Amino acid sequence: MVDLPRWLTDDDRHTWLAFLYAQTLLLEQIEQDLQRDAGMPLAYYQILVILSEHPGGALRMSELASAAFFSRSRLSHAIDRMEKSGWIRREACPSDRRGSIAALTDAGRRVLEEAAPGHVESVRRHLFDQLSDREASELRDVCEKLVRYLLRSLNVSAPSVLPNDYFGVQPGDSLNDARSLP
Amino acid sequence: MVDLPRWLTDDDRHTWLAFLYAQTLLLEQIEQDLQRDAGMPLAYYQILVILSEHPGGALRMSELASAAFFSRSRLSHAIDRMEKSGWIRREACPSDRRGSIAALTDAGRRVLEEAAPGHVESVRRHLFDQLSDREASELRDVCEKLVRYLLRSLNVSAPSVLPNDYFGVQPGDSLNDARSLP
DNA sequence: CCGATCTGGTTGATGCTTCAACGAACGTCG
DNA sequence: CGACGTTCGTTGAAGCATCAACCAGATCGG
Repeated sequence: MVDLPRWLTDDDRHTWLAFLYAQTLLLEQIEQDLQRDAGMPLAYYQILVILSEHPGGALRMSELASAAFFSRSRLSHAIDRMEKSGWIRREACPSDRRGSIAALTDAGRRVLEEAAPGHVESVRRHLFDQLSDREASELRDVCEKLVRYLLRSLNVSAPSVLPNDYFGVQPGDSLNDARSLP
Repeated sequence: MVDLPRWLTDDDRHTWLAFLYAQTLLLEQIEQDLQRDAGMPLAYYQILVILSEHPGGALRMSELASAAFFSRSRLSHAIDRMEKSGWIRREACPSDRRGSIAALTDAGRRVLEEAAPGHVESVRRHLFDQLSDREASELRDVCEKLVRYLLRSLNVSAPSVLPNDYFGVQPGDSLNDARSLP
């Protein structure tokens, strides 16, 4: 006995394609801008941001990985390259001899400060300039709902460092305002 | 004289992060399901879908590239690998001796038919089961608006094969209903 | 017809990600 | 203590994407 596949409705199919294409094209555009202006992919920018927002500009590898939604392996390779660029320095962890700490260097902080204005401008132009306030807020609500679900479904354990407070379980939670580099 | 950078408002920053994380986590989840169940990345699945929806299951490389939002180079490499898997066959183009045509093989069609039900189920579970009808339709509207803008901004020329009719310039355009594999 | 230019597609090098495997340090429990 | 399972981080290989260079065929202007 065979389960007949249940296709999507036309509406849902169009929604899915619209999401897929919007996501593809928007990220492509923003990545291109960032690559051209700052010579780094968005993922690396995010690493720099997370470190810069953390007191001391340093974080255990595994905390950094979960804050950025990176696998340990991906992070390890990425930090390799950023270390070669001089943006990050690895330090030993005093409390756990297995551990390793990624610390922002002065060069890393500088490169982030130089990249940030252009990147913010790019996000504004390609995303927020195209949407009304109402649309932006609808987009936010939908995305936050998805993130809450996906964090439960995918990981089981939510990251403990950064976006923890953004997408807390209880819908009424107060939001974190880490107000530094975007 | 220095332009002070104009940061995003807190609202916009949260919206951007929500979008970024939702997109990352959702795609990661769906890609994982597809990779596990069908042994292919989402991008390759999309290629197979586009071909299967085209009469004859064949398309010029450059049309295929623009329909899938691939660069020529990316497509060429991808078709290399799919040809090795036996899913696609390259044919000469009769009308233009430079040209090359990618044609779905029987094995390619079979692998797509086997992959589709699981993939559709994955999209349904991770996306539509999490949203109300109202939320899905808000998401669609926002994404279609972004796609229309991005097609204009990025490419200048919209793809001529598939999603042409989905995201036409005039908001009132009739939507294409290529009703086959999702 | 001929040279200049443009388009379609491929290629190779390089960059980033994933996957599987691993060693070293930690924690626990007999 | 000592064996066991677990966590931390790294590594190498393989998969996929991007970038720049390139050739062959088409196209256009004299």
